Amino acid sequence: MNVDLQLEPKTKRAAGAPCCEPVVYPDVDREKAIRLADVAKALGDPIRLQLVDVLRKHAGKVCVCELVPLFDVSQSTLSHHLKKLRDAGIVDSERQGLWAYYYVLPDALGELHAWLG
Amino acid sequence: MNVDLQLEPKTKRAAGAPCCEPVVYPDVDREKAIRLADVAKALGDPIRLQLVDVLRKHAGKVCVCELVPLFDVSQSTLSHHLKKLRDAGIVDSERQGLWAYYYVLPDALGELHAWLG
DNA sequence: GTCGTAGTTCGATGAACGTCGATCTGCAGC
DNA sequence: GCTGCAGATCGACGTTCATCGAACTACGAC
Repeated sequence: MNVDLQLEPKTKRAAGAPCCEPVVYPDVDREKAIRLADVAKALGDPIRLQLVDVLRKHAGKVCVCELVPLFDVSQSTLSHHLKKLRDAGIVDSERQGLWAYYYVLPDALGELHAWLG
Repeated sequence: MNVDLQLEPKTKRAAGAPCCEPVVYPDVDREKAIRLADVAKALGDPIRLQLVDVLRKHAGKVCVCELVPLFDVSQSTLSHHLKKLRDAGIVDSERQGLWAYYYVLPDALGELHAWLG
């Protein structure tokens, strides 16, 4: 790891030249950054974060009809949030008759957790 | 932890009654969900995520002039992203003469990491 | 003082977001 | 067939976002 701290840019440099040579580079490439950011963005709403929390803690499939009364938004809004989580690959759903059951996909949050670690 | 999986709502219930009793509840309260979602939202952009990645891996203060050439956006856009990260409490900055140095605040990501764990 | 430079803030623009009510789609029961 | 319900999708609305160039601020050099 680079430990050059507080690299002081040279004064008196050629006009137009960058103020200092770049010595830091991202460890995460663009594609991985997009993947991680997509997951983070999906978690970037309190309702969606609590939805994921409920589904994870429950460790199983949960009926949408159980989720709706937990939040102070309309059913269509909740469905929209669930779709966002599905599109981000965090949860998936399964229909059984009239009811739909949601569950967290295993290791969907693993990469983000690892990066934060 | 609640392990009632696939709770089947009763058919033939009283009209107007909820389809099934709620048996799941969020483990994360509203305030914590807002805090976590704010951090996640700040990380929900590839540029900001890579910025945080660079600052963390560097383990010290990094001059803005080193960050600008790493990304394909204007300097004002990068400054805007850095402000978002500052507002989210993830990074902070320090001015020294003409230059500004950014660094990740210790444990700014700890709560999110712990929740994901 | 003036001049140039690093970085922030401002203003505008187009895209994405969160929310709602209304509508549509399937399925169960009759 | 028809009716009623669970859930998804649609359309609209106001808000927030990412981006840019331009203006501004603060500092060093002279």
